[in-house]
Amino acid sequence: MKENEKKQELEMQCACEHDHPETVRTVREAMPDENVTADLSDFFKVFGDSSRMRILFALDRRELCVCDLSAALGMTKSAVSHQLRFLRTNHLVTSRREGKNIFYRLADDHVRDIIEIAVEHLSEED
Amino acid sequence: MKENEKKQELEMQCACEHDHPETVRTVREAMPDENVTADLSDFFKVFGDSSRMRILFALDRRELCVCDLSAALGMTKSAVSHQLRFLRTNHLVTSRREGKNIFYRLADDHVRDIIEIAVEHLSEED
DNA sequence: TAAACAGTTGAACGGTTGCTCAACTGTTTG
DNA sequence: CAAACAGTTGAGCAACCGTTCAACTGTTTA
Repeated sequence: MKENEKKQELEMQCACEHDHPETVRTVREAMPDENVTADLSDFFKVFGDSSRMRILFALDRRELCVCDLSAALGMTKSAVSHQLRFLRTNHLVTSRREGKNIFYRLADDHVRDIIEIAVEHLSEED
Repeated sequence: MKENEKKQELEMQCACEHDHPETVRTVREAMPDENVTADLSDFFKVFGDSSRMRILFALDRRELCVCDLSAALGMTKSAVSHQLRFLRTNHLVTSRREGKNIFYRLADDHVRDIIEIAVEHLSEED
């Protein structure tokens, strides 16, 4: 079986010879702009790391400085700081300086809402 | 300035000399189990890729077979199949065979709910 | 003003991840 | 049964990502 080369080349233009090329067309037209899906996945990427998730849970309790976060989660201040920058640029946390400390807090309630639904989903399935 | 080595070693036990070691303790106690945060971030990891996000949007329209998905999104069937397996093991889609085709659909409404909140969040900030 | 502490940053390293490629299974059809 | 099509799978590769490390900025305090 060595004529796989031809198959591969055809695959991209496949367009499903069978019975629903119309389906492909309508789905393609209804698809949101590629920017939109990219923005969305970028947003969820922020939640897709357990360190960031733990930071968000910690901040859900109360406003915290980097040093306290670092101690509470057992991460270096550097690692925490890198992740906080990620969270900050994605508008999930805000910060304010108070003397030597910089305190972080959740930016809005969407974080809580989203995590709540996820918990619900995970408790149902499996 | 070469005495940074000592600083680094101390950092882990830091425990914030200043005024809130109590804060650290209470946050630490209130933190959910590490399995929980890991499961949650794994769940969100599924949404954190634009290919998977586009597949989810496509399936939000209607049930689709791999070949149609492949044609509609401009991905190889192999790539789609790899991602569908990811989505299947995370209980976000289910499949059923019908002759040569295998049709995929969204597993439940949590997907729609979560994406809706994300869209809301993104439209507010910035 | 120098020392100490809080936090940030960039480079570098190692693990993860998404895709491609090729070969495979399973179903239908001639 | 053989050919054709739908889909899956595992290896391999390149890009990405999270951490560490070392050096830095900024603020307070002695």
